[in-house]
Amino acid sequence: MGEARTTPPRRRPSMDDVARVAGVSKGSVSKVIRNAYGLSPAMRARVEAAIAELGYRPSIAARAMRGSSFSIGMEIPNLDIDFFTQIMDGATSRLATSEYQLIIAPERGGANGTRVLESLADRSVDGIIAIAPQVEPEWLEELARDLPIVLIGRHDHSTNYDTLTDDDEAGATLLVDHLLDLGHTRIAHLTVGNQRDRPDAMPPHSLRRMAYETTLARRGLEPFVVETGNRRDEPYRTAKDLLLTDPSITAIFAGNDSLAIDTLRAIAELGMTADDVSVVGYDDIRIASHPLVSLTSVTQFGETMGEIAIDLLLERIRGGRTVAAHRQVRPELRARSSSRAVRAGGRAASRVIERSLADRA
Amino acid sequence: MGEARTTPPRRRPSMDDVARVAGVSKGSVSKVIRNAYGLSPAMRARVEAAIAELGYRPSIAARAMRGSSFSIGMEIPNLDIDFFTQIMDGATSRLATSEYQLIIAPERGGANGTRVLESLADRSVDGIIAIAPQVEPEWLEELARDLPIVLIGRHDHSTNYDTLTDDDEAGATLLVDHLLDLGHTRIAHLTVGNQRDRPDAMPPHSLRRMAYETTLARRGLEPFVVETGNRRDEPYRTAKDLLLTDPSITAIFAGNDSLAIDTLRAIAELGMTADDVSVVGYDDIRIASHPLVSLTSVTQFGETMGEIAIDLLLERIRGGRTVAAHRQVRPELRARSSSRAVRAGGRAASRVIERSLADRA
DNA sequence: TTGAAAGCGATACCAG
DNA sequence: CTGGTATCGCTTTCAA
Repeated sequence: MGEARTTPPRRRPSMDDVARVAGVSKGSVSKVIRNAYGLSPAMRARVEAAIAELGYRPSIAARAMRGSSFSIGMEIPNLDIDFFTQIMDGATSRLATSEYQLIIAPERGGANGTRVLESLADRSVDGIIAIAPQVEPEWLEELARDLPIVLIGRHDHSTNYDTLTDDDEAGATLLVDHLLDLGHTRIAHLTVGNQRDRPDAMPPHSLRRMAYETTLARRGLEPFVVETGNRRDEPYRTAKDLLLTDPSITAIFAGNDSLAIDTLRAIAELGMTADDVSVVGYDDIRIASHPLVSLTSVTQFGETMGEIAIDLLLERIRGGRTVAAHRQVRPELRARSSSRAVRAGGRAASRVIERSLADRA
Repeated sequence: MGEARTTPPRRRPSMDDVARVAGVSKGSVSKVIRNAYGLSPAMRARVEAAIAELGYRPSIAARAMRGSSFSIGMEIPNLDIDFFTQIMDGATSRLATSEYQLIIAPERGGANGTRVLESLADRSVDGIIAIAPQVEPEWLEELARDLPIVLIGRHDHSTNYDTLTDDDEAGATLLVDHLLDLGHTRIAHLTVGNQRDRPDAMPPHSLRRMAYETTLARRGLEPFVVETGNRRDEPYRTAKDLLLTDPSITAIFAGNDSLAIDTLRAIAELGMTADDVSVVGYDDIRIASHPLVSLTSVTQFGETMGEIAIDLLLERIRGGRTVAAHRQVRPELRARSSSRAVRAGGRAASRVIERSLADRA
């Protein structure tokens, strides 16, 4: 006795159901949910009542076929870099009050930015935010002919897509000047070596590197650039090697905070401190301001960037803007205790280093 | 002279176009892209040639209306907590080789987990990963009747959705025992106070707290629980107050690493170190192992959890599993230098504290 | 202002 | 194994 079967499979109510219950046409229901012009208050009331009664929610998939998908794609190089998730955070917080949602597509240090962006386009997203994707400007220009795109980081001179950057040269100059002011003369630059990046795409790290070289040259100092890869602990190893190889270096300008954090790890593990080697980074990620880390950096306001990117997209999607916008954020120095005045006697802790060198043999 | 107009608007090729070019029916094209049974090699070859020729890519929106949307929804409490983005990282890396993509829906410390999950369902996602959402078990049970769901964190006894947890009691016990072994007897517990959580939903922080109380009680020690909110610097303030209020406390068990990091900030800013107050956290976020932080924690393998969650989902989506799975990860202690043997004379740095107290007046 | 009907681009069933 | 056709749930003309 009793009902052994499970409840019958319920179907989500469709627009047809709403129309039937309200005794109106599908078209009118559509107008109501889109808040479109040309319908009487009475009609709106009836429809809204039916919607409430049925608990109707429109299918985004169906809407996407004709109109908007209410989703925005975000290409992101990597999810374990705090700066990137900060941008994501800003973007989602800006979307929180809208019907839009974010589809994330990590590039995974990987080959094909093209493929990633295409897969977003396949989902008929209403717009794309791309954080320094590995794609040709021409290709992006083409894609942007029928899809709003905001490129974050690269300083492309695009005509179809928007760009959002910070003034990387200014930022890097702030940092190098800061180190020079502290009396450093042997300043190394740790950066990512990426053969895939075309020089004319003006990726951030190239600009920072150029500014570094220029600023040093202006004071007649020799640049010392070290490139590293982006596999898990490659930056750490490179930093360690750098420190062991050249004891004359008293300061390291890391191309971003992630590299800087790894550099600080190397320094700490060699038994050194900021008194021995100063470190500055770029991005001002969240942990940088923690007293135990206290990393000098330059902020480009990651979360704000995420918000601006959304705003730029919505201007095109809702506002109908068609001319490309190129927004630039002014970076600000955040001087902290990872950078200190150069010490008279040079580096200490040479015992540690020698021990370390012995270990390697 | 010359063409002033822009190139004509190109339409994405549709399945009809492919069928036409290949000289076959739409249905056959569909079979090819779905890798379905029952078509000759010759047919496949023709179709694939046409696909390549046209650069055809199926529309996900259209596919979503009949079959699969190839997207997975991820409800996440907050994007600025490293542990959560670690899970996300694991999930996306598992999806990297598939056609699936992640749609993220942050709950934003917010009211309505229900609304967030519904908005994912509206997008006809093929499955949902929900990280400790603020929803009633019954409601989730209902939603899970026609949508694969993996709940991370909460230890619900569900019949329709899967759960993925770590053994929070075991983890917390590891930590408290660790502190006891170091000789601490005045151990406070800093946790989040969330009225919205129903006790029978067994959220992680409740279990950790219970284990903390039990373990102390077993040694005849008094528990000391402090609750804090999740607004920006609330945890930091609470930790500072705690330190200033009760100088007898020599160790703090923070309910997660985010709270622990904030506690370390408070400690550092009060001029104290791990010699004065030991701190342990939970989750083992990435920065915890950095030598400058060196936070003792318990790992529940965040990235792995993200991967497992995807696997569970795919088992249901592709494999057709229908019975609920309840997977539990065994947590492991990561003892580091933020926790140290209790000092004979109790806390030092009392001068600093007194100064701080004076400042507050 | 409202309703009817034609698509959007795929999937799935049913003949042949 | 292949082709034709109904269908998914919505948007968008076009008449009335």
